[in-house]
Amino acid sequence: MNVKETGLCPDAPEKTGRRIAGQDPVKREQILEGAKRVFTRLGFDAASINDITREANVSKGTIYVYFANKEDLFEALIERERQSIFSDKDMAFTGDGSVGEKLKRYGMVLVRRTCSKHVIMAQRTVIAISTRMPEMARRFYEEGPRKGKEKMIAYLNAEIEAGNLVIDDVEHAAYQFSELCLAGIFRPRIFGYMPEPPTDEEIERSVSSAVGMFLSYYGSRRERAKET
Amino acid sequence: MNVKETGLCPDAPEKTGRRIAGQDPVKREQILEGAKRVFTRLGFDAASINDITREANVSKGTIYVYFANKEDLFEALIERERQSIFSDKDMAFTGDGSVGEKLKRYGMVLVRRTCSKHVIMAQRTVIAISTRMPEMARRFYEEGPRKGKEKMIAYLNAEIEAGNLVIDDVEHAAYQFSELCLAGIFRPRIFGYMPEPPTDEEIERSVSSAVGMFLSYYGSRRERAKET
Amino acid sequence: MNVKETGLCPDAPEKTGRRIAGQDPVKREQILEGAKRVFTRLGFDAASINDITREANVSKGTIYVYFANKEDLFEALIERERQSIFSDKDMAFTGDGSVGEKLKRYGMVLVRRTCSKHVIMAQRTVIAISTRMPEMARRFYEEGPRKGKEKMIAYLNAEIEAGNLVIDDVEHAAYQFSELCLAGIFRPRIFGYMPEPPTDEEIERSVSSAVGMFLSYYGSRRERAKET
Amino acid sequence: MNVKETGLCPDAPEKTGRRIAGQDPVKREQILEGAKRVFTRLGFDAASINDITREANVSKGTIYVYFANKEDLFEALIERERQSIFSDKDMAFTGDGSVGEKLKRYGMVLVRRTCSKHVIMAQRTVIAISTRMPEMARRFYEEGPRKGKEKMIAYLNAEIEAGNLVIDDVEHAAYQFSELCLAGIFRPRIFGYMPEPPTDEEIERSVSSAVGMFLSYYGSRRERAKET
DNA sequence: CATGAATGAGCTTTCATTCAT
DNA sequence: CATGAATGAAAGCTCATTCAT
Repeated sequence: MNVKETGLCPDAPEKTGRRIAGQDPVKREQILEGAKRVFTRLGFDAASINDITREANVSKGTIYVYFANKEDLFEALIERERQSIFSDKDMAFTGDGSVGEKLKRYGMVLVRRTCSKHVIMAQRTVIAISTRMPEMARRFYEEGPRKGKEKMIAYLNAEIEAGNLVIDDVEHAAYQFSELCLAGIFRPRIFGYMPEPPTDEEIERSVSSAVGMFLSYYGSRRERAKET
Repeated sequence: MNVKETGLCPDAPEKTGRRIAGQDPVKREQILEGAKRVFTRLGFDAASINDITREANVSKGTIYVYFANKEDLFEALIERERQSIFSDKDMAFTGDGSVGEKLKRYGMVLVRRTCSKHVIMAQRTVIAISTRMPEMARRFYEEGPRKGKEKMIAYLNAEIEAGNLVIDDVEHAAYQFSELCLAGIFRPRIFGYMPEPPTDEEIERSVSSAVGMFLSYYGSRRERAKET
Repeated sequence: MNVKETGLCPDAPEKTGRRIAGQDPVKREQILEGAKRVFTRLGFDAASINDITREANVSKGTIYVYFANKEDLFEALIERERQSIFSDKDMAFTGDGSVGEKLKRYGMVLVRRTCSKHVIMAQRTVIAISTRMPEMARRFYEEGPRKGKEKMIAYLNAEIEAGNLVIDDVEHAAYQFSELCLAGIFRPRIFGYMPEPPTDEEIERSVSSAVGMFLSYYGSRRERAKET
Repeated sequence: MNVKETGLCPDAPEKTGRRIAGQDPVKREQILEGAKRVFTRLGFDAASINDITREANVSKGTIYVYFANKEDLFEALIERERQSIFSDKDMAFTGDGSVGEKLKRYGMVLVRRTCSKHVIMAQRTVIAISTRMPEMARRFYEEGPRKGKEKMIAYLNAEIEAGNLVIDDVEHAAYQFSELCLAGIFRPRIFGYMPEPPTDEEIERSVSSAVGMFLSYYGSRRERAKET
């Protein structure tokens, strides 16, 4: 009797049900790209759907085909950004070199990434919305910076095992290393006091100092000897 | 019935004459108090002038007598908050104790203050608005956290003079100490991943570790000996 | 897989040729069925083409092949409903029995039908739209309730001829009988004050009283005598 | 400490609390007048706030100061209309005359009023919305037509007491009389089949017939004798 | 000066309709 | 013919700002 069994959604994500993906991933990407530009330029509230419409070159209706509402679009964007920002690809501790060299390579990437124009913008918008969308901000941190630390913890444990480091609270040590690398950079950046990303030299100086400090405290006698 | 404590008018205005625009500091304070509650609760965009009106118990027109517009009110508020948050009163390095003890006292206050509910909220709103009002955010950081470091720099220089510390880049060292103290606390707090302020024990642990690390790197041989 | 029962095409179209616009009565029916469910549930304005699309299991484009626009679809639906609601099939005055018995049978069907859930809904939607689409509403009444009265008028005339009734204005008498049957039911129903259709007992009570009143006034002396 | 104790609403009905009356009853009236014109011309859905804005000569914001939303405005309007339409003032059974004369006076007013242009429009909009706002429609009927019948029931009881009428189910009889009066008028009117209100002669004819029929059935022997 | 009613631009969101596939 | 993604006008509603009192 029934003609088709598919209840495929016309036009839009079901109001009641869960999202049914807008069919064209290219268009979806196009919207997200536009939204990214607008949201990072203006922040959540100041960005209007019309702005995004213009920037993404799609009609207003189309946006609402792919995303249930402004918040939903924002969430999807932040999710995507989080994944692209905190992908592990170049944060590995592979390759040759001493502990210090490895830490330095890691620190350089960490600072360069975390304080880049785009990532600072992303973090600002997330922080801005965190009071109204706490779960989203929480997820952003947990799945982003938080999880980024796991790899370092694993590495530190390996070096402890190898007798190169002596660390009591490994997790906290990982935090300490990150913050040392970002010292004098991250906070000025996020508040806009440092309008441009740090140069590689600036980063190098900060990271070198961080490595030195870190190893001077956590390096085993053997390792400290090597450093000097 | 009448609201104003007319005696508070500065420069002895004639009792019968009109008051000059925005000259009643009590009313101004009243507005800023309400604005503070609303802005820190909701952020700049989500806060409406009506909310502030309600919270401050003044009429809409009155707000526009004292402040040109919403942004202006916000700026004035942030300025006031900055001053109250980063006042030096309890960030001094006075009193007895070793270098470590002094640093610890300083670090404890720094973390407790910077990560308190209200201050986190304030920082979020500033970061949120920093793209649209860069000068304001810049000023907030410069006159706030930035300047807060001056006192520490002075102190570090004194200890260097006294032969207790050996530091190359004093300013960066000051940053490093702050970030070490805040490691694992500030960023989780600002992103809402850590919803409640840290307990004093948590702060103590972090600051102690920071002090240890700092002195292990920057302490003169003499000083390091004392620590151990 | 293929949906259409191609054998149903009228006028034997070539099997390979294209069908002429709006010529597949099965699809048309399918659309009208869906539209009926949606329009009667929500009314004209609150019903969206998408709702109908979903309910009828056809695409949006298809609807616009068979109907010029939403109003056109609605009109077609109302036309169809009018015909099905006011078809004479069971409103006849055939069969045995006295005048009173025949009137009662007629009245019962009239009330049951006019106050059923679906018919009330249909009438509401027509009344709702009558200001914007007056011609449609007019036609609905004229070809529906109005014409439904013809049969009764014919019957009344027959009874007058037979000397059983004495009626001056037959048309008005027909109206009077209908309204008497519906007294205390139709208006409460259409306004939603009586949310459920009347039970058969309720209908019976009302219709009996109507018949009594009608005959007491219009019955010939002979007929009135029989009633008592 | 607190400056004013009044939490008087700025701008608008509290979002969370109950309505605080827009201060200026004249403006409120002005809005309702405009809304009445627009709603009765177009119905609830087709009427836009902008239309009302134009018709009432107030700004959009002002409407939302006095009414929480479109539905709320509509409800207020219907409530007002109900009260003005069904006010008892001229529906009394006072004055001289026989039962028949009194019934006739009542019936004339009833029909004239119920089938007037404006009242038909009002009833249409209420019926139109009854599915989506059932409580409102219910109230409209209950406090309007329903309650309007109370007075008649009281009158009928008085006449029964006086031995002029013999009625079993007084409530139903009241309904019957109303519907008889409206026979051939109300339904054609509400469906727009009769575009203009009935003339007084038409009303007179219908009501006279209704009175005749009513008394012929419910009149005591004595009363029936008088009629003839 | 203080007030708060009034304003209207601008917001997010919906939906009838079109049209390339 | 059937499809459903895309459109954009128009909807309801909010809120910073003004101004007569």
